[in-house]
Amino acid sequence: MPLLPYTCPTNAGRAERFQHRTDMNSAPKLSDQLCFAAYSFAHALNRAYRPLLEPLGLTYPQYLVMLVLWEADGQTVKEIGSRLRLDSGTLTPLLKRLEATGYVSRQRGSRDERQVIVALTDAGRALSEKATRVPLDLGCAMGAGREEIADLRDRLVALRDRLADAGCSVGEPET
Amino acid sequence: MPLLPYTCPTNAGRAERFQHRTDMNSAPKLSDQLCFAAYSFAHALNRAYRPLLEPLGLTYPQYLVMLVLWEADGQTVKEIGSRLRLDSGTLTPLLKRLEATGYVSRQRGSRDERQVIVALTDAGRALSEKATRVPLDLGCAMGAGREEIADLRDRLVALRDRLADAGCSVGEPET
DNA sequence: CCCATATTGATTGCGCGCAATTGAATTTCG
DNA sequence: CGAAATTCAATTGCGCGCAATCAATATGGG
Repeated sequence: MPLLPYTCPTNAGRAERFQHRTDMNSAPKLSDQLCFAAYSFAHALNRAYRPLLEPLGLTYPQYLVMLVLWEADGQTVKEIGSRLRLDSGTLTPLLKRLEATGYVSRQRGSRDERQVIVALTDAGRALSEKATRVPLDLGCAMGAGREEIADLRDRLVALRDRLADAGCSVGEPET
Repeated sequence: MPLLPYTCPTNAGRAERFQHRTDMNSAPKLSDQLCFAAYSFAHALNRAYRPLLEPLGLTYPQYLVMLVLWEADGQTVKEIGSRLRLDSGTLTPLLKRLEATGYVSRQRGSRDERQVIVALTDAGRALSEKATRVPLDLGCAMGAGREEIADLRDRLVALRDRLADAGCSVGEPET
């Protein structure tokens, strides 16, 4: 039994439903692909954020970590990673850079010596004020209404979660 | 005069339209942000593509380059970059890896010695067959209908292009 | 209590992405 | 024609992302 209702046991047979090009016999076209749209949109966002975050001394991923900590101070690397869907291989050096900049502190937990508690410094807390303006400027730049943005966000999150759940079964032979 | 109708000369005054959180005085929330949704969706796509492309010996950005070449063989680095919105700093090493794998050839143009023509090898052309299946499997994994995917794609592309156009003016002082 | 197992974060290696610079070839214009 | 400006690809440096591996700590069963 498939893990998902969306899994296609007979890919060849039902492929037409997901065919986004006119010529069935040629390679898929770049412009037709949702994947490339998402890929290039994400990079465009990163480029748009860069000049806004640079005065704050943050990169975009660092800004995401700060968002997480502004919501709840004093989280473990694991907790931050599960919120952002990043692992320690990405977070450890990133957090060290945030520590070097002076926005967070890192110390081993006393109850469990395996985990590292990441906490905001005064400078890190204070940064929250300046950062408030950032997403507003971006909203302006995109020129999309509040409800359109919310709708798009919800669709993306839904697809992301379905992809993540399906991830382990996609491409595997259907036993 | 602003370059765009979407530029906000008085950010503070019109900010409410782009406020996606209930508490106006606290930092923006991660879960409210379209930006994080796009960011995490793009990474989820990359993770989903990886096991499908690995048997073909491609990474996702390399797959995008192959898509471009399958559409039109024999393009310059500049042309490929403008389609994918990548620069030579990213493409040059990537193309060298594709050349090492044996999917493309790179040679200086005879008419203009500055440019490098990237062409498919026989192996690169042949790969198109196997790659046809990849986006179909992904469509299955996402479990979204043809029209929903097309709609989402168009919205993302529209926002991306608006962001790219606005990029140069966002965050600048309004003289 | 002791050992097998699991969890947590750090480390290494590789491939992007992008800013900034360089060098060579070409175009523009005086 | 020839100098200056422009274009194109390559290079360098840095910061992610992620797979794979490792060491230290915690936990549960015998």
